[in-house]
Amino acid sequence: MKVTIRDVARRAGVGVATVSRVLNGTGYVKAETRERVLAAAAELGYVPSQLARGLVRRLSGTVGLVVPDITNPFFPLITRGVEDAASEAGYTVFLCNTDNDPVLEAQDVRKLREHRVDGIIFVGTTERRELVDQLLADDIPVVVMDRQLEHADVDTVTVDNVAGAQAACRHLIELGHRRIAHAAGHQSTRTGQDRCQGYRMALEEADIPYDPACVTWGDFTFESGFRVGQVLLGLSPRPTAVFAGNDLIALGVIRAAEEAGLSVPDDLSVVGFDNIQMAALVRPGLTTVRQPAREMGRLAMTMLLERIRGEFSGPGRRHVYPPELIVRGTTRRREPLG
Amino acid sequence: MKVTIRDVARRAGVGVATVSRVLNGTGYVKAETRERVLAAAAELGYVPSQLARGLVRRLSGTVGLVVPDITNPFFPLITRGVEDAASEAGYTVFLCNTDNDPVLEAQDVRKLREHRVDGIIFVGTTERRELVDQLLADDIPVVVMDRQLEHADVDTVTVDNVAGAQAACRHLIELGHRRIAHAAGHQSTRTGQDRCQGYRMALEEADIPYDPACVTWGDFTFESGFRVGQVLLGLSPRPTAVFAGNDLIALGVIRAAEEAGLSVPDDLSVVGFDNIQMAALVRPGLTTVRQPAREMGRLAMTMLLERIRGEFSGPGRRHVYPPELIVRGTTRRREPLG
DNA sequence: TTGTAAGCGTTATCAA
DNA sequence: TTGATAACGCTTACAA
Repeated sequence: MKVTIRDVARRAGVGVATVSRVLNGTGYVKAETRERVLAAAAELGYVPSQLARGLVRRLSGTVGLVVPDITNPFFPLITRGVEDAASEAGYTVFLCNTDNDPVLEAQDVRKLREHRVDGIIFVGTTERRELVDQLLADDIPVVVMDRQLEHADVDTVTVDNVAGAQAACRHLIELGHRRIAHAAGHQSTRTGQDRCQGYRMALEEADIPYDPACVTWGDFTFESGFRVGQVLLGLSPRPTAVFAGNDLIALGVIRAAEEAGLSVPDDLSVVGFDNIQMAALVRPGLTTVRQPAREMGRLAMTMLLERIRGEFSGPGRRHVYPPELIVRGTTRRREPLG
Repeated sequence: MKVTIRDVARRAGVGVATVSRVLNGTGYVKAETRERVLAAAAELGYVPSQLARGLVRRLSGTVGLVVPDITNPFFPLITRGVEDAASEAGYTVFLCNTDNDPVLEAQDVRKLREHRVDGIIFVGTTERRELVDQLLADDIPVVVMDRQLEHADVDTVTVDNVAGAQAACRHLIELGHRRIAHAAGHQSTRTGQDRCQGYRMALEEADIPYDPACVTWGDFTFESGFRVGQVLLGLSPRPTAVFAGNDLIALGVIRAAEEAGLSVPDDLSVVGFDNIQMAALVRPGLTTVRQPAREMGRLAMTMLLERIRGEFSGPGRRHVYPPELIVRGTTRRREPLG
């Protein structure tokens, strides 16, 4: 790690500026000189320093990706999409886990700023305006995913949660279910709220009266789904179907049903949201609403790059993907009352 | 992003060196001056540049984490462990996905070097000596996980794959199984080989003759497990138990069994390896061998830091974790032949 | 076409 | 205790 541009220049018998030019493809360089420089660089095993480069160019070639917890199966896919687009563009990504803790999040952002990231993608994380405002004030573009930050100047990429929830519930209704519960995720998140709203809209559409007892919430985890499931299944009359705030919750509800001696889908239909890998591998397969996570990650990174490069500088763009209902084995027609 | 140490110095009415001292806690500074500097920095919203700092200190405060595919459920846990230890130490981590492609891997490493990472953790990725040798030659410490790179100067953290496989197969044998197949992962990886060896050792121990037909391999995916499962179940006599190279393979084998009209565990017992989250959520729960992935990630990062800081500089350390058999629902006593 | 030199923002050495 | 000032490795006018 000791060979610098100066070494290359000396070896090639040229000035450092020339080396810089050929390595960056900027300005005119005689073909022969170019060859000589390239050869010298190769022989010396020269690896240019992005630290030095970033210092003068004021661009580090890095971006930050902030997620609550990479261990939650929904985030790796998004991460991968971001990574894909980033590496194609020659960018490298810093990964940060916040555990949804505002303090940790602030620390992470601070670190990212110290490293002079060219932009930050927040996914499924707290919607704190101040943090984002500061970033924007310093010309660090921000893209938000899986959360609806109502900020004039940040791009967001999300899925239409209302429509997705609605599609899920309509599916249940078409199967003859009328007593449909909602095992919701965090109601403090826009995502959680929207999915709840889609649920209510679908019921209303079908003239099914809304029963507040049928909606219980926790967070977006299996454990929470299990607990909420127990509550919901204790209702009387017992719901014949549950729309869950996400797949992990759905799996928890299913577990609660099993432990209560209920069969899914015979006694209870369940629909999730996200379509994580597990949804397809579990038996019976989980009926769910798919969001194209990897593609969404890729788009987020692409939009961020446009901002970084100044190719786009208008007001915040909202890209919302259409969700897609995937019917598998956890939903079935409601048997006429026996 | 424009306020520099000079601005802070001016504002506090001191020289830049003093600001640097208080910010880094190096050297003597009068308490009063310190306060003034801190205040100035806060008022200005000063964020020191790690690029500039790294340039002079020759330490970037970053490390690279190279995994095949973060989308594979085994890696997020390790990643999280690495992250945990990294952020505690004030380090930030670059994440790279190689898809096990040597070309991509080389590119990723190149990028990491350009960013002057202070060290790199490779997990479950190709065992290419040259790459590592170059890194080491330039004093960039390396830790390897989930692969056994027989390199004198790199630390490795792994689980005892032989012992784990052995424990899994012993469990099967104790349950009365004699015809046990192995749905192996990549045999080009040390991990795959070791698990196969543990399998053979367990058989030998129990005086069960080794039948090459009972061992088939592919890669470490669900799809591969499914295909391999089909092959294994076509054998005659049909195996009554399968030890899979990892959990994803195990799930694939189970799927193949189901499609063949076989019940797990009634007709076929299956054991996996890794204990990914899915193993506990699937029904019946997957019997498997646990490796403490998050903890392993944390240790890897800790060891890397020791090297970076020069707290340790001896020959490569090999830390191998003891595996732990977790018995769930996919294994059961072999019924006496009917 | 190519080289010289002035930064980029910090740290660290050396005087004061 | 503190302040100049010389690196750190690279890009980019500005000259030649």
